Amino acid sequence: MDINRLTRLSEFAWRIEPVNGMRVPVIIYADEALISEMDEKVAEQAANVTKLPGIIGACYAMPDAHWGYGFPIGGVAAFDALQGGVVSAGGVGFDISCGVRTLYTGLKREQIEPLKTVLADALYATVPVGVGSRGKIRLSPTEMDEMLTGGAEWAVKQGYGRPEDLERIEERGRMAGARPEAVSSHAKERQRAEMGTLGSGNHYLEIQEVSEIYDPAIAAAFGLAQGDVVVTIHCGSRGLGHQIGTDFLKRMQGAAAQYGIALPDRELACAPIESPVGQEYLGAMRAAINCALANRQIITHLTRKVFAEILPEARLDLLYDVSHNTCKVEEHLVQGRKKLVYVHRKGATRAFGPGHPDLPMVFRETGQPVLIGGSMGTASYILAGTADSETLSFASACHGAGRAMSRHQAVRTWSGREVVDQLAARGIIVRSPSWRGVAEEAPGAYKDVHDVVIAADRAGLARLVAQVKPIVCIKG
DNA sequence: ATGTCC
Repeated sequence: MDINRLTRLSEFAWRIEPVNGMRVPVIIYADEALISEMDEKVAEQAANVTKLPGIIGACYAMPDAHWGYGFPIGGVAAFDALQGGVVSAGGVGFDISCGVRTLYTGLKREQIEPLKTVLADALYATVPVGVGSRGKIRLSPTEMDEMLTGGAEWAVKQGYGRPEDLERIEERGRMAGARPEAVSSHAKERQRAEMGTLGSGNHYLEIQEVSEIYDPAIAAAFGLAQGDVVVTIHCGSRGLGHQIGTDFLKRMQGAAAQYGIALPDRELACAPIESPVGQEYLGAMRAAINCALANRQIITHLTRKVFAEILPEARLDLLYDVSHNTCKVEEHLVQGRKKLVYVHRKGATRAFGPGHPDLPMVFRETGQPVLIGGSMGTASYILAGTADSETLSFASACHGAGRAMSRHQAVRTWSGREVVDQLAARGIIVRSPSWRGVAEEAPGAYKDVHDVVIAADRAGLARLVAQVKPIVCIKG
């Protein structure tokens, strides 16, 4: 990105002034190196978003932003329904409610080390992974609707997990306002056999070690110490969310024309929040959020079953579960006054700070855990929400390492086998059904997530708490 | 991300 076009606000914040039909500015959080590497299309796409009706404040780009379908990935935009604000399927993304959950094992690295191959094989045999992977669960139409309304709460009632898990899940495990009847039968059919499956791409299940502590006080409050072993699950709403995205992108193209919304890019298809299509999308998207929460809950249950057989002393209590692809109605300060706005976070993690009333008591003083998944074989990070993020970014932070290289280029550069061998030489065990998938996800194909979280911390979006490094990686 | 193109 050409930094000469930007106004520098601070060492970690940049601004594009509103010109040529932009209703509000664009604010990008990054250091000079990250913003120089950032694709020009991030600025272009974020500027396009600011031209949509009812946008509030600014369109924000996180330090890991890269170009996406319509909206940049790593983009945040909030809209006011009372000012003709819109909701956009491209502003949420195809993998609705993709997110990360981390579990404590209560074990140290030394206890895992002799059993890591056994654990890797058992997890790989138990958790279905890969494109089109199917689980053992088959949902009837009635059960599907109950799952889409109940989320992780439904999953726990079915025996997949513990009631105490729910408090440590965004929305306490159940997104209100879901409308299963707004989800196409095609989307439901695609999901029928996909509950409890990991999917592909950058999704993973990892056994990780806490390798660095940056904020001892918050780490202690989160129950994390150097050498602790945790399990992290990164996945989303599988075929259902993808189909909802596809269905509504098409319907929103019609709606935008019908309501006379001038689209700077046809990929920014959207509908007024208060229109029938807008309301149906919100209902369907919330159903997909519940699908993702239930999915991560079932994978948690499968993970616990594996540990119960191999390392029964492992606790596998939940630290937290948070999404990075959603549109949520939230109260935010707008020009000094509290207001309900529709916050799109696409590749941006919700990051509520200390005292936020939606957080469980256990995180009221620290702010919520902000879970940032790294690329395969590299580190992931645990941050904490800050009080500042409210005014900086509608309480949002980054979500992970963006790609530095296309999938095609990665496959030409590495073979899956050599990537697995190189990671094995570093003590990291990878299990995947796809050599090609592993090559596409090679660590070298991604930007360094460390630079991203440092920038997020310095910009004030979230506070860096701990680094975790993989021991075992189950990869789609 | 995705029954990696209806």
